[in-house]
Amino acid sequence: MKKSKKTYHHGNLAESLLDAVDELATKFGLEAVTLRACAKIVGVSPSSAFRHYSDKRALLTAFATKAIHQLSDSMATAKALAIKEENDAFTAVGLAYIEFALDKPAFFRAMWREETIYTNDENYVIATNQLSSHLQAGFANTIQDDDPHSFSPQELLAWSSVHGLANLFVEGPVGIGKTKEQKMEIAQGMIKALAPAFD
Amino acid sequence: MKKSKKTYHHGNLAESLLDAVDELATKFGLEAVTLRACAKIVGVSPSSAFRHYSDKRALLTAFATKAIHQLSDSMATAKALAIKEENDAFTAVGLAYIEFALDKPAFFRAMWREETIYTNDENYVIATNQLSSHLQAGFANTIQDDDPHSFSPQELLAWSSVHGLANLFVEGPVGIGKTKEQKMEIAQGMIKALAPAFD
DNA sequence: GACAAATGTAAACAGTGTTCACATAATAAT
DNA sequence: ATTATTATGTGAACACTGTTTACATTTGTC
Repeated sequence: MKKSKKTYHHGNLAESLLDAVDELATKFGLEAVTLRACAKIVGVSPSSAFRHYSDKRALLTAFATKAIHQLSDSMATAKALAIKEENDAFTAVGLAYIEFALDKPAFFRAMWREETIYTNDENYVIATNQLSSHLQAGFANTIQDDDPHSFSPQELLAWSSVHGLANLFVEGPVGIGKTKEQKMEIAQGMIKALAPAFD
Repeated sequence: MKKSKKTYHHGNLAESLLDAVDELATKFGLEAVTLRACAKIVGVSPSSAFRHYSDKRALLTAFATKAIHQLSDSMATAKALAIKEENDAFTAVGLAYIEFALDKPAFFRAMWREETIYTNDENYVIATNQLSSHLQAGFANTIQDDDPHSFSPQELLAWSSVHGLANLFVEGPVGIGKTKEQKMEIAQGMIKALAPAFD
């Protein structure tokens, strides 16, 4: 994985910097992610980062985009599994959403940061659209090719509640001192309570 | 409000610094809040802030606490009004929650920042407990004096959905380009869709 | 009035994002 | 093969950040 040969040109600095963000965010939290620390991890001078990202914000945007894709993938496989086992698709997708937040809190935080991300970035927008469509796809009777920004009240309720609980777990006061398993049970309870709204 | 007399001792620096945070957060966003900028606004040297707050984080914690109390107040008055007019209390409280986030996005963001706040701070904890009990109080049949950390699935669903939509509005991709009124209509739709879950 | 406690200050420190002139390597053109 | 061109990495600097420390000033107490 690591290019140990010390070539002057790194090869794929852009990717490696993202890995460094990953490492720092995972180990020490999002606020510990610093351009200089990333450069040091990669073994490169601080200024070189600017050849690949115009900004720290651009780097974080790329990282957030990657994180959203990871979340999308988790949801997609959760949905596929649920369908195969004939379980409720939305429950599976929702739980995957929340589980991702619990497993990778720094990643989840990084995704939703208006002020530290370029929310107009093309790839970021694409990623969020894809994510929301995965959530809508939890509903069997959803028309797929609509405007991705239009949600039915029910679809928005689904996303909001799952997103809200994930946030309350990660940034808020809910579930403090509880294990991951307990939190997932709480999540399951909430989603179950949501069912009557989808009939 | 302002002490124009240039006394060596400011009088109530702690409060004034909070006002400065307010001003900067409102005008330029949370990330623009800097200790030195706050000190400059108040007309005091940067180091003086440390006589009243051990940390920047402590200052932000105090600010978050204040913001939560503001939100609590909004919710309380919204509930009182709804009861007087015989409207649904939860709808009123939920809409107040979301409206606060839309009106004061920087405040709302500041409340939920695990990494920039001392979430164990006594006053902060008290404030969040009070806030959650206000949300629970949206339900007529809620036992008041319980452990504040225990929610019924329905109560948690209520908080999560409202909190989630507020977050998606403020930090996420929902409602981009829409007016506040349109967003509030969307919120109303979501809350209405939630009703079947509360029977 | 003397003394102690509280509060504000100036100067310094390490660390941050960012820029810019420069160095080096990879690639294209001749 | 030897250039010229472009891409990529560097070192030194800049202004700015949070924070500490020794010191200054004010306020309150005996």
